Amino acid sequence: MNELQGWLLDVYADEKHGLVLWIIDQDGARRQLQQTFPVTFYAAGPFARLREVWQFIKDHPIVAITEREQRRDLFSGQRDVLTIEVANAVQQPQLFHDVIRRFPDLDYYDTDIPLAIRYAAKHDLFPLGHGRFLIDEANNIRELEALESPWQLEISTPPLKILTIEPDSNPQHAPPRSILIGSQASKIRIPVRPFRSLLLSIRASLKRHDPDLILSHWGDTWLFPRLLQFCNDEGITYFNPNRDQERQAVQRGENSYFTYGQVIHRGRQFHLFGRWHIDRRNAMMFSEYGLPGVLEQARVTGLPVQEIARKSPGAGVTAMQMQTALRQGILVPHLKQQAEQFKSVAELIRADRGGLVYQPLIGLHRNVAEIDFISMYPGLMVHFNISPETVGVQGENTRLIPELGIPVDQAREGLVPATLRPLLAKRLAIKEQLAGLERRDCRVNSLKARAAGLKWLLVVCFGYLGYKNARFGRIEAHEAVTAYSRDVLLSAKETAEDLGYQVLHMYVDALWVKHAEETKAGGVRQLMGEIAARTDLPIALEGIYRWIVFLPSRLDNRIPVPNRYFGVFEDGSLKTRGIECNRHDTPPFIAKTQLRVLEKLAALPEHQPLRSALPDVIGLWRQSVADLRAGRLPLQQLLVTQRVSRPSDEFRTPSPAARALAQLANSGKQRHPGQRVRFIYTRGAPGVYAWDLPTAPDPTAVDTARYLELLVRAADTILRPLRVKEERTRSCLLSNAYQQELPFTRH
DNA sequence: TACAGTCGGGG
DNA sequence: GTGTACGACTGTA
Repeated sequence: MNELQGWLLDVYADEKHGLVLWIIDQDGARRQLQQTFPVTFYAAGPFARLREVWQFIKDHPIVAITEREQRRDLFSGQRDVLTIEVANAVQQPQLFHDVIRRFPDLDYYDTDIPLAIRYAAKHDLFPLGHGRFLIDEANNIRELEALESPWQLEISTPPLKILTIEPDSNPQHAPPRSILIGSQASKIRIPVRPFRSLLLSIRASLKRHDPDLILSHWGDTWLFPRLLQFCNDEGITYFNPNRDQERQAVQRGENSYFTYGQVIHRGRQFHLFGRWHIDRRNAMMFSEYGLPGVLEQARVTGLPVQEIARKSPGAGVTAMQMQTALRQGILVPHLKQQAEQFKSVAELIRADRGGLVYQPLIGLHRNVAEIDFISMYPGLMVHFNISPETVGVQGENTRLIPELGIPVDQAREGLVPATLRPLLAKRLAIKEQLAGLERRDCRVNSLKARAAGLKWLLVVCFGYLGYKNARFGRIEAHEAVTAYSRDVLLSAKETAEDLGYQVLHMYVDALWVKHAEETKAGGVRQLMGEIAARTDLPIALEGIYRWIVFLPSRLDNRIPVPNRYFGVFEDGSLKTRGIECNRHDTPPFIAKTQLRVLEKLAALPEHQPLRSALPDVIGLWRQSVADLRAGRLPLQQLLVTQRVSRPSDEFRTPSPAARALAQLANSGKQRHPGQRVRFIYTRGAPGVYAWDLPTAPDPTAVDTARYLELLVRAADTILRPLRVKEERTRSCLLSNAYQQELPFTRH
């Protein structure tokens, strides 16, 4: 027997060993351990049918132990179930597949829980967690003990070895010529051709550095598939990028899926065993919170690093709920693959009422404070015990949901609040720690990334409550949250008005207020204290704006739109929402000019009227107009980027993006739903030129008039609130005679 | 004018 | 292996 301590890198099932664990031990050695880990799932239904299942399993070649038990279903309470325990975890999916095919009429539970989640729930050991292991001579784990909790703030950090791999171009656009391979110690550049020597170089790098993580650009979609294809074609067997040399890397196919109201495309994936591979270009959230955020999510969700890196945070939330359920002995229902179904009219009307959206007071306001509720929706779920199994349940101790009058059972903490409580607490603790650090402290970046990783888990958990395909979702719980949020925001509004503030705007979890006399930090603190006391929810001061503009609708300038605004905080920093520079389909030069204009306005001395900057501002726009007309702008600056929602042949109207997509398809460049197309507007038919076509667009074909119109619109967004009419803006920007008749005087 | 298609936002 | 629903806006016919 041998004792060792170390960090968990990875867990997976194996035909031979049952469960395989990779750890970094106290001496920095990477070790492969094994463990016996039987896995259980459940069937429920009429007694006679369960008896048939029992008989079926007895005769099945996969070894399993069955037992009759009572377990708790979250919604229907105690149920009689048939417990099926599979000796080797790797065989569980196969056995379940055979059982459900033979007995499709029964209810099943705990059928599709990721192995790492089962492991975390059973042993409290999670990816990157520190533990103590007692092992025998054959590296079998006999005993183990977790030495840290995913919820502690200070984390023990394993000494990870990282190898970065980066081609010199995006393979989707141009074939890379060389690859940069980097480690802590060195950086080397290797030519892509000849391919065999590239393969040998990568193999040598892997041998020399033995990385825990290969962090690549386009490793999923380009490099590794190419390398493997080459090995296949040439009959090469000596290349295996896994640390577990008995395993072959797993490839998963590309897919498109619907989320966040849009279609996302995910390229094929390339997963390794014993070490991780993350393709940062195929891990859609990577740019949001980076490696520290991904690792933080792996810790708290229990999902393997390679999985959580590529998945949406929704998968992480589900994993956390599964862990809670496993720990509390609650059955996890099998997820039926149900097609997206249409909502009934009744459902539509009911679901219609979301978060509170107020009509802002259009125009320019000075000295405005913005107060935000921190993680409001998750906070409400925890505070009011909102969970699918507590909403609508009348018990000894219930609370009524405002407006809806539906009871919420308070007798025991719900599954969703129980899952979120530590997550919320940890994010708040990290934010508190951040507030106490100097801006240049070396811990700041990683703490921020970790907080962002946690934030995204919290953000999506609300959506999951109302999601039909979620395990623990229920529309009434979803509505309860929005009902409470409206109530809380209205109560904050009353509080503000009681203290002499005018409420200019409210939006879901934020309110903008202005004091009748003067909005001052001290007064706002007092207001916040009062709001916090009345609502018992955490709030934060987003900032005090020197000035802020709430924009009207472009189609009717009497109608305010709730989420189009821009403003400048006291420290001179900008905040903009919903305007051209925020949109991903705005050509870069237009977005840049608009931002530069806003920075010019932000730089004005505190009490100077914004109109005094008009000559400078018009000058900036005119410069942009002149650059465009003279053809001085690089064509990249004119690119419009849009995400397409469907294949080329399914477009019913030939929108610019659809025409660009068709051009690409004609030249053999496939774009899938969820991928982006880039194009420039050109004169005449077809009006666009796709950027990634084999030949570069003709610079003289640029549809200058169209870009000028886009510029005028972006200028109008900023200038209209400064009392410059759109026609005036157009003539100021486009007229050659402008210099002679300066319309705005300098002060 | 109706319809089709994309974007934002959370933070 | 995938939050929702919706309004604003633009471009096409």
